[in-house]
Amino acid sequence: MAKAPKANRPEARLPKGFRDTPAAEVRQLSHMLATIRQVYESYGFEPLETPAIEYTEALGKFLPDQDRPNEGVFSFQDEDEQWLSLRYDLTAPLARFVAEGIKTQTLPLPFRRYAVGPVWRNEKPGPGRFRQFTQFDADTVGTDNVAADAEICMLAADTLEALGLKGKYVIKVNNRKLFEGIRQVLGITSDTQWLTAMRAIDKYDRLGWDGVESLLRDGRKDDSGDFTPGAALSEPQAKEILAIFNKAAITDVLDGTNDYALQALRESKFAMNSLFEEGLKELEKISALSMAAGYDASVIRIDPSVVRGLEYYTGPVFEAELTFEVKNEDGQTVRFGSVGGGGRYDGLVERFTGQKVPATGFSIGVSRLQAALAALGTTRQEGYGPVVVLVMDKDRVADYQKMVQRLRRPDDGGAPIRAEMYLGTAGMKAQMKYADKRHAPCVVIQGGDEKAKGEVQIKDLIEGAKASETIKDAKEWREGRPAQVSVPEADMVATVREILARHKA
RNA sequence: GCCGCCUUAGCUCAGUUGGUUAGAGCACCAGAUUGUGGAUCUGGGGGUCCCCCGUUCGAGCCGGGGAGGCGGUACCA
Repeated sequence: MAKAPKANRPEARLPKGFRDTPAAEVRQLSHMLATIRQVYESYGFEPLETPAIEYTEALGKFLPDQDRPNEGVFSFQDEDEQWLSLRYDLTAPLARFVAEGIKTQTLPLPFRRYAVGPVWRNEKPGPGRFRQFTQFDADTVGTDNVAADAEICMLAADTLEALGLKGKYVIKVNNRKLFEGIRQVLGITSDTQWLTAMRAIDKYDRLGWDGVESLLRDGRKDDSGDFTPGAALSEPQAKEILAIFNKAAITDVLDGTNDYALQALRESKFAMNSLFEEGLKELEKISALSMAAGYDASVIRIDPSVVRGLEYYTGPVFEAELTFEVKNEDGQTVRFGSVGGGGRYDGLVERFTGQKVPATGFSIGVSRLQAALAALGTTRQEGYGPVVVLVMDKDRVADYQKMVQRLRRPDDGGAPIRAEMYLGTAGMKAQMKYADKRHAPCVVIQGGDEKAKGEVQIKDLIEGAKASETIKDAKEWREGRPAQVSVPEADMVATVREILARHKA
């Protein structure tokens, strides 16, 4: 093969923000997805798959223009010059699907579906943030019943429990209507001012109330020296906002109820406002429903500091937050924070149909959750590789292939054993190294001597590794052949099975 | 997007005031060892010193620009 001139060779590399997933992680992931799916199914949600690509206008983002065709979403033009985009979440395609179903009158409402798959965002990747990641969503479309929202919260809680996170998470619940009520009472007319104020509140977790206050007022300079402009609210406005959140968003009240937070909201001056009151009633209902179903406030908690998608949600909003911390390999404390979220969005389908179609749902950030589970050590250890049958005599490949098949399909009807014949061309020592790297539990060896006796040698690599810790002399482990047995050919499968059983637990 | 730090072998890193052929440890490959992974010894393969331009007799080192990575911050459907 002619070598390409060195300068012309492409560099083997991945675009930034994308990654490959090795075997162990793929296995963990599919196990995790199966667990989530089971919970979603148990709530009666039905699976739905939609394509990765939609018309850009159907996704409800801006149309890309000549200057910035790919801001935020990956987009390109079809042959007919229509703009297409990779989906950036699973909710926008759902809205499109539902709108079509309503148009053709083929969709029974309420419609409840779950969906899982990769989504893409064309933005700067960061720690734990990629340009392709997986979401797992469940949504109920076509009802404004608060019970649907309460159930979404329970679903989120059950899912995290099923993943082994009992006591390590909380589903925080708030209501966008509270914010709208507060805004009306305070008489804030400027949208940008109000958006800035809400973003400030959202940063409470990280900055504390002092940080939030400076962002509500003049702005704040962070540690990197960057200045974040504030919302420029008046001092009384800022104080009133802080007062209510300060009081109601106390998250360490551990009496198991939401009474304190709800009472603080009820007693605030904003309770006079009809929107605020409506939001409060919905929160009370969600709290009552989840308490009645056995989820106390340590699991599903009313927390007025939750903000989330600003121009998107119209009622209750949810956030699934992990509450534990973990030290990374550098000894730094890592907090995973939010691993999912959702809420009520009554306006999404309306874009297509012109009629209001209320909907509520929840989305899990699968990759982030997986990283958290891995850090917790909750995930299963990586298993052993296949049994490797060595090729001692190249003329007898057919015999070795037969041995592998006997392991894969035992004629005693026992469970299949993962096995492979060495497919390279190297000598025995290299084959042993190969088996070691594959994490093979054992190897099967049959050279001329064994063949003559009708036997096979089976070497337990895991036992052998243990033995090597005490054996220091090369000759000793070589000649002593630790963890190696010679058995009649007929006993090969049974002997391998014994070794696998020994290392099972 | 903005701010800061970083980039030398597969990995972790040395590399003097600018000076010959750029090093170490680990990893990898091979041999010592009729047919045995993990010990020891010996040998070996690996480099666009991130890229480009400039200064200089001479640049891994100095200057300018760019890219990539990391951290923070902003945005986040």
